[in-house]
Amino acid sequence: MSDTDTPWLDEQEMTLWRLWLRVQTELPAALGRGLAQDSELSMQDFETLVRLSEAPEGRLRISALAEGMHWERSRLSHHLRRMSGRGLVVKQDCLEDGRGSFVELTDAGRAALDSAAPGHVRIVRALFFEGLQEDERQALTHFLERVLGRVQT
Amino acid sequence: MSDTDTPWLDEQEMTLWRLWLRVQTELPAALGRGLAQDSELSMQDFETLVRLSEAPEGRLRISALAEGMHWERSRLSHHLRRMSGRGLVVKQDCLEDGRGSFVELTDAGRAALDSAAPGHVRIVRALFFEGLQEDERQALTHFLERVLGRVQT
DNA sequence: AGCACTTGCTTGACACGTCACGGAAAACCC
DNA sequence: GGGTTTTCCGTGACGTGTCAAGCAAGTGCT
Repeated sequence: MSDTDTPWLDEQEMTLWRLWLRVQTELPAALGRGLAQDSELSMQDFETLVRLSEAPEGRLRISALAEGMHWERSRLSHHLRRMSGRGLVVKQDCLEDGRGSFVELTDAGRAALDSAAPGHVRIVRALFFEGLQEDERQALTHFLERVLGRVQT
Repeated sequence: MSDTDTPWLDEQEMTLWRLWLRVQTELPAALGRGLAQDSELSMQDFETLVRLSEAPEGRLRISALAEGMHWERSRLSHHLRRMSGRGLVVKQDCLEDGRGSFVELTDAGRAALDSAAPGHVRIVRALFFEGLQEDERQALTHFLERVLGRVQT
């Protein structure tokens, strides 16, 4: 395909694209700051704790957790080591499969999640959902699904 | 404000929110892979080179570049050191202000940008803009502006 | 001139993510 | 059962981002 088939972005497209890139960096930063104010948790910690809290008995196989979060295993492994060091989770050997491990929410982990969740939801609502109309929500969902579908390798 | 004032996300909101988080991680990853295939450049390198190429004579004061990119100075400083090590840019002392420095695009930097740009635009179009209607573009722009306005501390 | 303050940029320490690799246990196949 | 392959997870090295601190040069006040 020659370059002439793909013209550079016009002014409006460029505006949207840079806006997207900007929101994509600033929103997580703002959420992270909000979360850090009342909880010692990062977005990644929070997401991990949410997934565990949704699981039966607050525990999951590491590979299942990694798949659910769409994380690489090594990333999760590093992260769990750090979270484990802070007492938010514990690792347990898996009896049925000698290779495998479980991660389980500790009481401290559940407490941290419970105390951080309301504030986090509040800020997500305030920054992202506030004023979002039903038709906008649908359109945005549709757009993101389209993009995600094309991104999947 | 009590917790009852901010209900947890309902099912549709949660779908949208997780979709947003997911696209926000996968799209940059896909763009990065595409860029790396034909250029040795990261998204950050690319963005930096674009900014410099748009400046008169391909050079900018470091603080001006940092402000334009909305980067912290230390981040840019680290990044320029690495890019400079790869020969993509060079730093020059500023004569009018002994504290200041200029960064300038090298021939290699401009060549890398020129060779990477068409493919990058193509993939941005293919993944993000493809099939985006005019009214969708406006709605999305409007939404992102709203979010960004609220994120600004 | 002298002194504090500000500005422009760098540096070092640390947290995080990716990649390539490794070991151990299970599964498969003959 | 023995050997190969696959799966589960951890580790080390490296690039990158943030934060706090620092240095050097300009600015302003007296």
